[in-house]
Amino acid sequence: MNISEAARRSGLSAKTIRYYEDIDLIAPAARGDNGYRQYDSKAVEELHFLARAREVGFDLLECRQLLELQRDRRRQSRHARQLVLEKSQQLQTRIEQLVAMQNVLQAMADRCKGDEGPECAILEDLAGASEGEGGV
Amino acid sequence: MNISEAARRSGLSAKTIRYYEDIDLIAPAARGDNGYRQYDSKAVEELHFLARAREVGFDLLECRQLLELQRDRRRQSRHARQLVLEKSQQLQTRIEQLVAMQNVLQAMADRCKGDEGPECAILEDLAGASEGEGGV
DNA sequence: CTTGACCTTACAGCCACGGGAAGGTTTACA
DNA sequence: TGTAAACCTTCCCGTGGCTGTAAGGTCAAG
Repeated sequence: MNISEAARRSGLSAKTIRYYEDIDLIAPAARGDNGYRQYDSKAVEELHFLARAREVGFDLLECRQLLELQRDRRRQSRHARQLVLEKSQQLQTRIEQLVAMQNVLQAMADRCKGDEGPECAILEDLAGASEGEGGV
Repeated sequence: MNISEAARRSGLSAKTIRYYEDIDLIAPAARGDNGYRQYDSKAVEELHFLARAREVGFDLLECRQLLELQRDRRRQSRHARQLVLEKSQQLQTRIEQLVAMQNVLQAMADRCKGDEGPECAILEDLAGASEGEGGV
């Protein structure tokens, strides 16, 4: 099948598939007489694997490692598990950061009247408060 | 004061301050006889404002809008509030995405033995499951 | 025979900077 | 006075993970 069909089936874009080939994440695709890339179901499976790994937050370097494990018959599942737990921890950290940011935003919004006037707790907060300035 | 002192006081890096000037986010700094950028406390306040806005998740386009409001005496606080609420909503969406990803990772890790053997629920999940394949 | 949907490569751009080169200035100290 | 370190300047490249666009070749339908 051609690249757009492989894209449709794998969940990646054709652009992305070419890019993955470019950076040697996947092996160069076979080519037809016309020079078009050809994909079989095995290739599509690998692409789909990558799409899934990206969806759950792995970057391309980690995808490379996961793909190596996937290809290695003598792999040890603890390596995959390690990658997953590390990624989970990274997500946890990031989530906590975002929640903290959101809490600050909510606190700002709560204190701002949000009317037609210029007085604005949000802008005052952004201007002044870094810590210890505007306590209760 | 020179740029590194302004950086220290504002919480931005000198690089970032120059970059903000480059993209016209802030006005070009005054220059001393030697060509060095000079900052007064008013300029530092604006830099600090930007640092705070970035910390809570605003991108540079939004920072531009916030800065306009901050400079405008006839602003309406509802505009700032609107920006904050939109950003909060964006963070909420992103947080939910990350939590969903993390749940998937945790579910994978829970089902993987993580031992010396090659059998690995994680790699099977990444390879196969997209939806409806691996039910209860 | 043309139209449109594919495919190819190659290069630019996105965001928000950071790194580093190559050079000028200032400051501290021997 | 010399010099070394610590500043400062501009400039351009690299990051991640793509997407967009240009300029062309190919293929299937009518």
